[in-house]
Amino acid sequence: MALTQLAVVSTAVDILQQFGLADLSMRRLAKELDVQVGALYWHVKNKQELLAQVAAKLLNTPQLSVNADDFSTPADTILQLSRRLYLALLPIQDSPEVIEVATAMQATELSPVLQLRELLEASGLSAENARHGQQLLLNHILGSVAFRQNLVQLDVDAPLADGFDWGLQRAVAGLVS
Amino acid sequence: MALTQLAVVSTAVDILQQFGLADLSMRRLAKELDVQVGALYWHVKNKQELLAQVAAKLLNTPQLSVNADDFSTPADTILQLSRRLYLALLPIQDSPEVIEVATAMQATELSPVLQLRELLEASGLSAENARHGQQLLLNHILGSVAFRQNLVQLDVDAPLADGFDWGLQRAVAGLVS
DNA sequence: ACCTGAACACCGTTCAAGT
DNA sequence: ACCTGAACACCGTTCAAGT
Repeated sequence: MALTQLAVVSTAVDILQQFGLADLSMRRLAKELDVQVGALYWHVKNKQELLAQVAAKLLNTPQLSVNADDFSTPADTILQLSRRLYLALLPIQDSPEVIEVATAMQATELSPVLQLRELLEASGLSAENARHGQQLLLNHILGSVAFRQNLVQLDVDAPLADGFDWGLQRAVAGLVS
Repeated sequence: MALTQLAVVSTAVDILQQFGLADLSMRRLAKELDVQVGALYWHVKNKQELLAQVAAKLLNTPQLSVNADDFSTPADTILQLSRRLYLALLPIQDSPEVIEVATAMQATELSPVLQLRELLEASGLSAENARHGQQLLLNHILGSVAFRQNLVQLDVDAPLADGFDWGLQRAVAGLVS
């Protein structure tokens, strides 16, 4: 396999899924690709940019989009998209950190996050308030995933009712009403 | 100054405030205290525990508590406490990460976070739902602080209306109503 | 009891030099 | 154009040995 940017990012995703962010080092990545560390820097600018591309690969998938026509109300569509995001990120170790790096750099577009804002605007919010609502929902999704993943790490047996969905419903109720 | 646990934690807080989490390494901390790295491990178990104590020192201050009697409604009291937390954490570089470590270990009690739950319960929520509401608000506070701090880092001039307060109001409205 | 010295096993990033 | 080899300046943690 030729060492391309795609190969670097894909292997990074693999390491993240299997071992978590702590094991996703440039050196470990190089080893996995049978290449010297410096070689990676020909294909990615630095680790931050790599993580942003990893985040994009995780989120920019058709699995993570909703069709507004499939739901009765805009609020329902927002709920469904939020739940899909939560459930998609939950099994990926340290995914919240990775997504935060990507949104912080705003170098890459994360389409489900964009869709969240569009749905809020479609439900009657101003462009500005839709942005703020997007922030509230994203904060809750990422924060809840991080909290849940920390519980697993501490061997606390995770209850099904982890409060994400209840909080989500109250937040959406507060946003569109 | 004798090397005590208090001295170690206090110096850690200083480094965090002045230079951020990236500079708060055990080695840097040892240098600041004119001591070898290994000496620190006599006073703190590891870096995680140190960060938890740093978080406690940051949050367990009388500045960050509210008197419910000072406000007309429970919702107002919750809003005020949330705003105080946000404003207190904002000037401290990378404070959300530090608080997250502390809450993840749940080794130390962070009193403003506890008070948030108490206020939610006082406003009529069940014990369980108060916990979930606490989670929603904490997610929004920490997420908004992290987002704002990332903007500063990228030299984007921060607008006064950063959306924290609007999102907070909608969340609280959704929670207690 | 408390600290030093030194090691172990790592990091991200850069860059001359090779092909 | 793409990669190697090697360096630079760091990490957290442990532990025999000193006082």
